[in-house]
Amino acid sequence: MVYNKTQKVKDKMEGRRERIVKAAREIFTEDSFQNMSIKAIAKKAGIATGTFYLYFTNKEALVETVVKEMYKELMGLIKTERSNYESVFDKLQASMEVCIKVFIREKGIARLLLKHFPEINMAFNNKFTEIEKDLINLVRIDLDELQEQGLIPLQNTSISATAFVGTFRQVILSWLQEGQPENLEEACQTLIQYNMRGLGKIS
Amino acid sequence: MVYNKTQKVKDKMEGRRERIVKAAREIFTEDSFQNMSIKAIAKKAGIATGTFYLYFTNKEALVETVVKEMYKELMGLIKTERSNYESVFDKLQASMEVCIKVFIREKGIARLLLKHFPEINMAFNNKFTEIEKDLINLVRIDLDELQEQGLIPLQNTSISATAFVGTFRQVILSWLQEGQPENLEEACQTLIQYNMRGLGKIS
DNA sequence: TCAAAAAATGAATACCCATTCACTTAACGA
DNA sequence: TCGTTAAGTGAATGGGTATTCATTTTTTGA
Repeated sequence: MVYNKTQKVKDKMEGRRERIVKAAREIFTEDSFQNMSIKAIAKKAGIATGTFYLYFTNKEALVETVVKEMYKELMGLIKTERSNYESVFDKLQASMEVCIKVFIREKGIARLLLKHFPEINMAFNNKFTEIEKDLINLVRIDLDELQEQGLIPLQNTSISATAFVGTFRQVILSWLQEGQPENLEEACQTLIQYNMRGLGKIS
Repeated sequence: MVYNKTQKVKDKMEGRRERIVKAAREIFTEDSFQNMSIKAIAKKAGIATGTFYLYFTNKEALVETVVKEMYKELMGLIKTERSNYESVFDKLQASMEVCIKVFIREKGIARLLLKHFPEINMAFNNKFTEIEKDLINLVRIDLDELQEQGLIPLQNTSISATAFVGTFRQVILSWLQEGQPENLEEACQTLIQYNMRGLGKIS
């Protein structure tokens, strides 16, 4: 005979799953991500290591969940902010500024989304790469539109978009790892200028 | 009593060290970066695994040696090429083109310098690899000079140099991982244009 | 040539973690 | 209430690999 879960149990399990994800987020986001082991995550979530495997098939699935969640949050903020503007240039600029703001507020997100984690496993790096591809593609769509509107000269928008994202990634990584530039928000303005000129913005 | 090594033994040991480095280089630059184990390196170098530790204190020291060697070679080529030009713009452009040429010829070097080494190193410290810092600094020096000569507008050359390197890094990584752009040499021209505009080159 | 010293060897060790599983505790429903 | 089923537990397992060390081989210098 099969027993049905009561609502109470369903709620408890749902809460537990959330606590696991939250614990993982906290650990992945910590400065020293030395022991992002299942044991450590389980401990922080207040469960036994074995229990973890009742909620996730393996570590990879957990990482994917965490990364996707963070990415979704970031994209949500970007979309909201973009809707406040009409011109594609403004939308593009708003996207960058939101990213920087989020990364300043939650360095851990920046670290997790922009860095690649060999500690985890090569397979996971593909997940991060996909996100980066996604970001680049978003920029490319904006650039295509700008090109159509004749607001930037004819160019390989795919390469330009990659370059564009590359400038941000490199500067943010430097900020994360070296603490330079000290003021990332100020640097953002420089970067916007750099990229607008780079794109050949006709003003 | 202490025995002195004869020249013959010194030579043999020196050669052995070189063979270890060579073997490591071959393995590190292979397509499948999976088994870069000491065992595999020792086997390729024709020595026992224990012997490795008579020549290097640990794996980290070996990786550092290999990376430094590759970097030195790359820098040598860049310096030689730069000496053929007078204008800083031309020197800058020549540097980029040499980098791209080397990376096309030896993908393994690109993979190790741009992707794997930062990953490996991350485990030991969170610092940017010295190499990347070095590259950025080289560009910054060029930019400072250009700025002094009034050939580019006033700007934070540190951030511009970081952005500059970031565009290349991102595009080369995409090329390595996604196979896009297909023609990296062509993309290099686009990137040069992007960055020259980004810097605000006065022409 | 030979005993001491150094170099070389590779199986054994040590370590780290993800994952499993025999067992305990809690929930279900007749 | 009680037998059955599901959830939870954490010590044990397994796999991978960097590093060590007891032993063997080679080199040195008298």
